[in-house]
Amino acid sequence: MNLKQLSKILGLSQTTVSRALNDYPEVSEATRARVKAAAIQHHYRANTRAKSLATGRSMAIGHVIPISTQHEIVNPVFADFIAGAGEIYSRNQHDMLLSVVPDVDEERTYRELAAKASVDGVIVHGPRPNDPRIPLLKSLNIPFVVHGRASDGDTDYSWVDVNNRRSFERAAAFLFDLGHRRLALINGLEFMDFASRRKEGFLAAHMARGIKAIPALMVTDEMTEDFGFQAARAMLARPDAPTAFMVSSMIMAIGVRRAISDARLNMGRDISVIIHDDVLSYLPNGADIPIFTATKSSVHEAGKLCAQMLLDIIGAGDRSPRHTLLESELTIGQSTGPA
Amino acid sequence: MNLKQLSKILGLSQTTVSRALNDYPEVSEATRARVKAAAIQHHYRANTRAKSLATGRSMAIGHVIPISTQHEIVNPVFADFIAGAGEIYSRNQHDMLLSVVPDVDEERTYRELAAKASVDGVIVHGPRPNDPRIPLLKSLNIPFVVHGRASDGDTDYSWVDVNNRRSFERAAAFLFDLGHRRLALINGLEFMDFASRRKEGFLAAHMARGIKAIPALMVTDEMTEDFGFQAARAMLARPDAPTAFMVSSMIMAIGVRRAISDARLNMGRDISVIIHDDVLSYLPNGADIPIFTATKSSVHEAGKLCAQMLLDIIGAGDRSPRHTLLESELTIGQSTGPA
DNA sequence: AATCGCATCCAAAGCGCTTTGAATACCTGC
DNA sequence: GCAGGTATTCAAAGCGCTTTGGATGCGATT
Repeated sequence: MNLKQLSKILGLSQTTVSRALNDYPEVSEATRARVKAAAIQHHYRANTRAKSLATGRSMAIGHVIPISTQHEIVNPVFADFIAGAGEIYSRNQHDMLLSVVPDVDEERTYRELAAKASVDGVIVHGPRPNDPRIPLLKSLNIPFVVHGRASDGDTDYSWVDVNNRRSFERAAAFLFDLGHRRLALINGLEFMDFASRRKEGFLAAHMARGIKAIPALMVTDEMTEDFGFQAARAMLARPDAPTAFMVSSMIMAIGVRRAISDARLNMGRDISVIIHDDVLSYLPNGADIPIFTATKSSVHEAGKLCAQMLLDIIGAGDRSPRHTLLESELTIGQSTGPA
Repeated sequence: MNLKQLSKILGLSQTTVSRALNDYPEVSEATRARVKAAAIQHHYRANTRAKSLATGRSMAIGHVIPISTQHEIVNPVFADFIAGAGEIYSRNQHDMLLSVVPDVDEERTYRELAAKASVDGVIVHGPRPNDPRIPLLKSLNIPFVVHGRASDGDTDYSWVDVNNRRSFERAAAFLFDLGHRRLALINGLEFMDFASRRKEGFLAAHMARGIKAIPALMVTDEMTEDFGFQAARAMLARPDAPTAFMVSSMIMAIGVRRAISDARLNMGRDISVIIHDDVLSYLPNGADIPIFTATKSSVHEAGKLCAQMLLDIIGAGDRSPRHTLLESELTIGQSTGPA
């Protein structure tokens, strides 16, 4: 069922039918109603390809998911982010186009998306400092929103980010207030922007109190349960073992908790843990009372915000950059206590 | 840069340029080389929309991700599956179209995908017994592959699945061989096909040995860490506490492990655990020696297989159903031992 | 009665590509 | 020197939609 057939059935021109369906004013209400009824009755739905060819808009947003050739990890945060963004897209009749590509091909992928005109805009995931994708997308003149920031002094662009620095600064200060002095930081890969900002916050809190951070207690790697476990175990075995851990993700924290309980210590009493909680739907932080004290910021929400911002930018036609900086919530759970 | 411009630059007709780029034989090698060089030089890439309008093929595969209105959980397995499938798509110049929709709108979404002709085929996620999506897709006459099965006796369709029943049957038998007699099953929601098959396998193993399964030791719910913890804790407190747990996912198993260690028991010595491991990239089962004894089957691989199967079906034009039944590997880790 | 304005509707062009059907040039072999 | 075949190229139609630039009809205005 296409426009031509439908208009023939109705005894109207394609023009009129198209206008009726797209709510143009130059068609009488009577015929509009008639047309819309017929469209529903015959399950008519405009062919996306033809429509976007004619309008020049594809009504689709691209997400490029780079698969790292070195560390083959799919970001666990990804699913919830996508779910959030996707909700917004479908509510606004947009499609989501996912490209999973080896990270070395990423630039080519963006160029192709632009050249093939298959999307109206893109979301950039996992920015790094001075991320080359940003100038690239600017030069391609394609609307985009970055989830996170690329700590790139000069250029301006749209982003949605959590105040990672402040989160970790506050969390560290909270631990200091509880009397802790030897804090450990179990962080993600620090060439990722969010991780480097968290470290900054961690260090800034030390600085503010005149406390020296202990290099051996700051580690960084892929955020797996096993890394959390190994790192925490090694640290707990040291003579200057930390009295509190700050952990960049729930999954790593699960490993940390395992190391703590293996060491026959009691989390929350003998040793404190604060995590960053992305509020992943399949990893809730306890049912009613949070298990972990956490700096909490929903990545699902971030997905929604990114998507909405991008749609707004595209809709406005105005490319001036927008920013949303989310503050995380510091929620007290059972994993922290006085030193 | 479009075909018209490019062909003007080259002094050739659009026909010839198109044919040269698409490797049609009726164009001389000399001009083909010249055309291809110019295409690269001018960053020419055929407009997807125009191309698919002309060819009738969209070169895109749809994935409909239903967001349940009741249990708002994004399947954690999803990210890895998508990554696997996406790899295949991009290798075959296909796009992946994701629709995240409330589950009540799912039918409408499929109808739209078909009517708007925006995809050449779809992957069906998370089938339920007698899943209505299958007859729907058949009636819409759109190629599809199901990840999992819908235990639907009569209709035949293409699927890729793990032998869930056999996996759990073998795992239970393995535990019986170790001398265990009271097995617990901590399962996902049993209206999901995979979960109900696992239960079948669990029960079949009991039947084969003439051992009675204990109803109180079989629970089913959303697969979260917390559910694993609560369920295991409650069971361990019983007079007829199990000596071994079978757990349907790594995440729940982490909760089970926590309950075990809270009870001051030693996993692998005092109590055994076998999990099903989907080999999620961000939840590896230990580094070298597996932590958990597991029935292992990579969901990333399943994603690749589904994608490849669907592309094959589309390419072949032959709609006769294909099936791939994967056997899981039973890998022995440190979480099991004699009763 | 001629003119204007407005509300409705329509034919046809165009979006950027593929593909059909034909034209042209260049070799053969006789 | 010419029919016949092959290799190479092209003009134009068509995919299903939107949109431009009229047409048409009709009541209101002069």
